[in-house]
Amino acid sequence: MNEIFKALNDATRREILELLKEKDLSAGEIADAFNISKPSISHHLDILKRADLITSEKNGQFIIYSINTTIMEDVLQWILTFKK
Amino acid sequence: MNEIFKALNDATRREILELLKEKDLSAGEIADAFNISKPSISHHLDILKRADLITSEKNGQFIIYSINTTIMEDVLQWILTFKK
DNA sequence: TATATATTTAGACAAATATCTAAATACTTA
DNA sequence: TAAGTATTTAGATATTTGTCTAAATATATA
Repeated sequence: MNEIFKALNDATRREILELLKEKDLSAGEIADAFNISKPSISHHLDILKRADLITSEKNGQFIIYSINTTIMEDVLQWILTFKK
Repeated sequence: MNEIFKALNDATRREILELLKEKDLSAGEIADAFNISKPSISHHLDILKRADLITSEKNGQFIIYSINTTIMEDVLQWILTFKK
């Protein structure tokens, strides 16, 4: 849970997730969507990956990132314990 | 959203929410549940309050804290946008 | 094989964060 | 009103975090 909340605690990373919600993207395509250096985006991707919120797959020269929505289920369950 | 995720990004604060889920507690009672100084707990309570995740009410000498579950709804909705 | 492209790793740095102790504020009660 | 209890505010400090540039790694292609 710690890793997940840590990963979600950053606006850039949450936006990355919203981009990946639409479709898989390469690291470069993700970086192009922000005014942040590629190394910084790479670092954000690493944090999201450690939290298991995204997965990556090498495709030739590119590394394609995908969202892993099943992890969101954990957050969902935690939140639901407060409902009611 | 930023304030909420920031507030949730700390194990101590998440535990405070779990305590308040059970029942309202004074600042001192909350502090007693942790091996952390009262000023530090006071600081955590302040962050939770700024995120609107808890409310406080003065009762004589004491300040009683309560959880505000309606805010959790915002997180819930955000999470749900990822559930395909 | 040499060059270009895609991405990450390394290392540095400023800003944010969690914690502490000491002091201040607010309320209660003898 | 003086003393005690509850809580916060102030100020300091060590750690974590987000960012950068420069360099390294990996793949593609001329």
